[in-house]
Amino acid sequence: MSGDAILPNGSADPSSVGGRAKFPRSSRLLRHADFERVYKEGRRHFAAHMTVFYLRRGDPARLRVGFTVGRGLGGAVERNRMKRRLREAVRLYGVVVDAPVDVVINPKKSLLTADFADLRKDIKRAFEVIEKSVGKP
RNA sequence: CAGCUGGACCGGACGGUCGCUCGUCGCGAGACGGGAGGAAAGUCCGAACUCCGCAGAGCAGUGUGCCGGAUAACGUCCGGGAGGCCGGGUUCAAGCCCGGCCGACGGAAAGUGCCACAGAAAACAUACCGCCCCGGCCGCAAGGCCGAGGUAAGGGUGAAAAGGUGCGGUAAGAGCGCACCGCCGCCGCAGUAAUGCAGCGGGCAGGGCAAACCCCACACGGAGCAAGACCAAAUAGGGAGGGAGCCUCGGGUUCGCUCGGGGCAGGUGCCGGCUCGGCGCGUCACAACCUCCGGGUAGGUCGCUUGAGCUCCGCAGCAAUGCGUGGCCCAGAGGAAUGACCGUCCUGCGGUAGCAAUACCGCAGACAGAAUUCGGCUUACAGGUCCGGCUGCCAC
RNA sequence: GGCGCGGUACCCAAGUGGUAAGGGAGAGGUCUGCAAAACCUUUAUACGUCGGUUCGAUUCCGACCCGCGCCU
Repeated sequence: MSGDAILPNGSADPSSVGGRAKFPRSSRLLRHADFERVYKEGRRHFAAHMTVFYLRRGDPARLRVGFTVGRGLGGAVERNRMKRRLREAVRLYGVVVDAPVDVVINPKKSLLTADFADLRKDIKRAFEVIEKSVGKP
């Protein structure tokens, strides 16, 4: 447990520089075709509670993140919870990667019961890896 | 008070910081407000709505099936009645009475089919063992054997074998006779009806299965919001027109045109500001190319949430429910919002301290997530509240 | 979200209101120097779960559970 995880009364995390971390719809990956392209042409990064696919894109210089939670991972309640926890973790990390990258995160079943701080560390590490491998082509 | 059981309901509360989504306001930054369930689930029924189909009727098919009511409708709900199970009381017994629970329950004297095994016999009933009588033979006798009959009480088989109980009766028996119960027919009374009750007559017709085919009555067109409507890129393809002249003679004509002969003109696309030039095509026809039109994919918009709506009170009704007045607006996403973290409290369990009330610490708080919308059914569900029934214990 | 199919042994798979085929695999044997192939013999185990109808249900009816497909 590093000290920078969560402060007692829920104030902003150091990693989310600049105050309020948001995660609007424009930063989300929503189109079926986009998902397909990332799966087909993208690279992969494996973490404890998830698998991350990512692909450098052309023109619009924005990071976009999408989530896929399949039927095998549980009922609607559990799948919704996984998606919400992931979204919250990505939001709190802050969408600071500047490269035009599409990212798709596939959770594993352990994500449901994992500690939220661990989850945030997984996300942080994954985005660092992405930045390193894609940031300077 | 405890256990079992039937029904109704709640299913954590309040607050803080950050975020998501919809609405309203605002030029904008943003502000304010709304934001999962009783099952949102399974998709098992019924509707609304939309498109397609359709003269009418019938057949086929599917579903429903005691009676009455409720409802937009239903396979749902409410009330009632046959029937079944359990407990208690009563009777010699069958049975009857009381209470509780269950309750897919039309027709088997319209027809067809199926009832394995066992059993003598399983559906125009039969007679294996047995019981009884008569005749003959044997035997001192008890009785035995053979033959002709009577019988459906008893045994045995089976899920099921020509009503049940009791008394009488008989050679033995049998509705053979009687009483009660059951059954069939007729009639009466009560009830809207299912049905119940009473009377009279008949000793008694008759197996089961229709969640087998079927018959009868009633209902039903098919698909589903990924329905459907509108806008509409790129690419490919479709249609129409231009490209694709003028004059004259003759023939045909539905008077729009068309066919044939002769003469004249030299066109058009791209490159380019224009000319020259180059390249391609064309000169009577399926050209290149240009313009327009329609279908339609990706994508977008609508459908999309005010509705057989919720609720207070009053009235009608046993009830389901209906009527009236007033009040309320209560999620609308679309790779799919309703979340993350924290604090205080609540409930349960465990531990520590304490005689105890209690205090502190730790853990836990179910089933489950709207997807066009309603009415039901079914299934899942920690814990808790209220009302009723039965049993046991204690107190009065 | 809506609609439609199917669950029979370890696997494939027929079937019907009373007894559940068959094949492969497995086991044992023959053959062989040893195996494979071939041939012979063979055991045990199964009707997804729970109710209902029926004397009797894998079969008929209903409700659940699981798997698959189509519409985009």
